[in-house]
Amino acid sequence: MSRLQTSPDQGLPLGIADELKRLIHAGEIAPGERLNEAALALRIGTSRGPIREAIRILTGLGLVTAVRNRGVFVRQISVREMIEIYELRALVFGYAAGLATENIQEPDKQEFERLLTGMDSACDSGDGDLYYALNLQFHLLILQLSNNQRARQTYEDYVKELHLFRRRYFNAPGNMRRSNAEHRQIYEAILKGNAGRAKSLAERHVLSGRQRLLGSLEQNIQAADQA
Amino acid sequence: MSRLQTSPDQGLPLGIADELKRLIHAGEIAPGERLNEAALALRIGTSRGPIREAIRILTGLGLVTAVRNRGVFVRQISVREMIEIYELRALVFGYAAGLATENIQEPDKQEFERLLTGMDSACDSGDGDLYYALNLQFHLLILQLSNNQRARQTYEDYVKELHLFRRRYFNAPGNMRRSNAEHRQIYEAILKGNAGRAKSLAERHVLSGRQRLLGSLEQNIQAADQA
DNA sequence: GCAGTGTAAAGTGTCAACACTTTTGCGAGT
DNA sequence: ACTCGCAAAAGTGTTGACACTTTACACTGC
Repeated sequence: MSRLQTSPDQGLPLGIADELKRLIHAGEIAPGERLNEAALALRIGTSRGPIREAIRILTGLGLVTAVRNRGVFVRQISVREMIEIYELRALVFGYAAGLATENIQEPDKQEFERLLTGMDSACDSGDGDLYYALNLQFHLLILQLSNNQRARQTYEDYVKELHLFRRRYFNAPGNMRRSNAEHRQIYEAILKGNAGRAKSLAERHVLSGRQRLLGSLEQNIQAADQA
Repeated sequence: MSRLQTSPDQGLPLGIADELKRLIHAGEIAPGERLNEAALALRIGTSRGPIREAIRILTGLGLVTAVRNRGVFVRQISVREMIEIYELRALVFGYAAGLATENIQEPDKQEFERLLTGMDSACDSGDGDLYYALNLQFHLLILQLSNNQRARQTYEDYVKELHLFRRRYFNAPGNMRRSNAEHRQIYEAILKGNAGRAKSLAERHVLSGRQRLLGSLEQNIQAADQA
């Protein structure tokens, strides 16, 4: 009865943990919500043992917090934490952009062009989801070019973790355009081999994203106050 | 029979996980070694269930790697991984040192002085363990002054993770002196409020540490080849 | 003596039952 | 009507048993 097609077979708990991660990052289990062992066991089609082990993996990952005799809850991220994580994310992204100037090859340039024009057209058509996907690829490409696997993993973790903050943060079209303009600047600095400029532009790009998020957050709060 | 005094009671698996972490970081369980569930259960005085859950927490933390039907093994870190982690550690330390220029207060200055003179006398007496302890405090104080809790946590994790590389990396007295000279320079840059200089000195300090480690590593390899 | 094979031991994977804690909700007393 | 307390229900914590896989080892045949 198991619906675990992910991760062929590295062990049941590992597979369940992946499934739970997916559910959490997809927002099907909301931050603050409790994970019910029996219900999950029934849903996955196993007993509670493997479920508990999978949940422990998530606690190790910091995705959930456990409270004795009361269960585990999907982690909620405070504004302060969000700010701090963005700070580190900017740092890593800047680091990677600096190194990308040394490691970029011809095929990478074509990929950059493809992503940038793709994001432009996503702006035109107002397709936020597409923009988001391409934006992520753009960032990961730069991380890839850092030649530091660990940095890449860390960056991905930060992105996923920030998802826990507010799932849908609305991408206003204006924000998307400004964001992509910054992308172009970063790419050009990388092309020119200007590591210092690429680094500082990349850092500022992430911090600008944080500001945009904080801005839309404030708007939401005001809207909520009016209602 | 339980000898778990750590973490009063946040749940048995959590306590066991802490104990296992201690054992691993203290080197009592060597990298590459397998964790035997039954043996651990006997040792801690519980059944295998909680042990398994504790082990899953460690897999989530990345401290051990699980192989289906064969058990979990304490993670081994390759030279490449070590290099990559040092890179990120340097980044975070530099970031913190830059911010420390803004956040340092009078009591912190006294603490810095205490640590620096302490490390000097540790050099004189050739007390590597003492130097190591004070050195860690010095670094953590700077991380504290970054006012970024997450950065502090990340840095601590890096340090612990690097322990998995080679447990005893010998602190030659010469290395200790050079290292502490760098500490002084960093502190002085922080005192003067020169954020840029503090940042780059801090980054270079960590990377120098990496070079010192790589150097002593090479010596060990040569020594091993001779034998 | 050596390679290959089969079997026993060791160890992990899973499960169902039971113990304990927290929460919920009903009912009695004021 | 409101509060306090008790009891049932829901849920987590732990355990021992059993199934399956891997590993170690002795035995057989060459």
